[in-house]
Amino acid sequence: MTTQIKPNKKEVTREKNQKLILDAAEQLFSQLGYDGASMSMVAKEAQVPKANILYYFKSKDGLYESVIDRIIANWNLGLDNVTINDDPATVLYNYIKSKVILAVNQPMQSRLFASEILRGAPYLQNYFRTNTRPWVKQKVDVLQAWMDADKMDKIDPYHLLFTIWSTTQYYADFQAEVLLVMNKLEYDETDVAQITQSIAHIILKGIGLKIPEQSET
Amino acid sequence: MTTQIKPNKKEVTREKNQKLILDAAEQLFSQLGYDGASMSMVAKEAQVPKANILYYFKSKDGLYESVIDRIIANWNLGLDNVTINDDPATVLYNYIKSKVILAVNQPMQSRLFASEILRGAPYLQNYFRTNTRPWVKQKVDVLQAWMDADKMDKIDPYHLLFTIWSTTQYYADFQAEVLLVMNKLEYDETDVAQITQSIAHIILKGIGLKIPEQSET
DNA sequence: AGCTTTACTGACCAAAAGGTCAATTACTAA
DNA sequence: TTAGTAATTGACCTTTTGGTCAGTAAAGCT
Repeated sequence: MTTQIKPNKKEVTREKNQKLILDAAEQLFSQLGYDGASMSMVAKEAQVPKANILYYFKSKDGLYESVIDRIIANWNLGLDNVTINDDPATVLYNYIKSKVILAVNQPMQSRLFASEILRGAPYLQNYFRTNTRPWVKQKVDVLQAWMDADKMDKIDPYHLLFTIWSTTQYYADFQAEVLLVMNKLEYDETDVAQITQSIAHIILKGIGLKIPEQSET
Repeated sequence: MTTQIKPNKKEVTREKNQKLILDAAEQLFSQLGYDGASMSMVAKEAQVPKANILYYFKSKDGLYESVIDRIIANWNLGLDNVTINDDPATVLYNYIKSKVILAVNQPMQSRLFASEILRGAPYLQNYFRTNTRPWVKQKVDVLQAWMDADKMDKIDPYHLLFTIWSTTQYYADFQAEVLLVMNKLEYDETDVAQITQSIAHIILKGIGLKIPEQSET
């Protein structure tokens, strides 16, 4: 028999319920913001008594923090293991592409982060300091090395990163505006390619690179 | 004597008070969002009885709408009177520059719009449909004409506009993140030029243009 | 001056917010 | 089986919310 380490019904149901609650909370917080979503709404959405949520998460703040923590845990900043020897065009193209795919297909998390940052990032400050900042520092170094080796134009690498983030996340965070301006109801299958192409063209060419030959993924 | 058309004390004080209230509301809504800011906070900030706000603006919704209306009234979408005969590089460079200046110096309004769009733009839908959409259409036509005349690269003009909007607004809406990542407390005098330079370099070169010689404003 | 009308606001209200708690219902381990 | 512990939740609490309203003050008009 497979050595089960205590099936432990309690833990199982707790984790099941917590997931239910976190899913509902994630959706509501990203849709309505921290203040816009209420505990009773989350309770109703998760089909769980409100007191149960408080029992698991102590407070609304606690719930919100757990939602953010869970997102961060599954968060991939991308651009892993990039080194000076990699080809800038390929690396950046793939980064842009993956960010566009994320923005179009999973806008909720991006929007939750956006509304958090809009409010001054009270819960994300620590994350930015301990995770994003070192991550950025490292990428900036690689970008700088590429520039020093004349592989690409010399521009402020921070602003280059901000440019990539802003252009890609825009399609998640400002989806409502994009769709209204383009007179669409939702993104269609061709949009990801369209958006990736446009952004990659501008940014890559803009820093002196060529869009790499594609390349199925 | 100057022909005064009724100094009318009533109207004067009403307008003065309304301005007080709208200023306070604009600040609080942009800082805390619609749900995060309460009527009593606005009242306290504006140093006016809460009932007075309700008297002027009927409801919280009414106040919020008035705040948005006032912003829109003073809103300049920029790129006015652009024609096919203008020089794309100059026009776009100036547009980017003006948007960066706005983002760095007046981030509040940008953030209010951002949080409004994040929530699905309930109050801005109409504005987008009746104002932004036609505005965009017109600019898109000019951009397209420039492309057809081989004055710049052929890319989707909508996405080009989104790129300009996203990169510039980013410094207002995501100011907290930018500052945390760059380890700064606030933007300094050199930042506007830095940011403008970086964005303009990427975008203009990215669409086959050269940054125009500057040019004091 | 006095009368009318509009502007204002303190006191109040119902609803909803986040949160507590005592009582009940599971589980688990002996 | 059962005692002990942890999980669960309905009822309840306080505070705050957006909003009303009746009474008062202040113009405006003749």
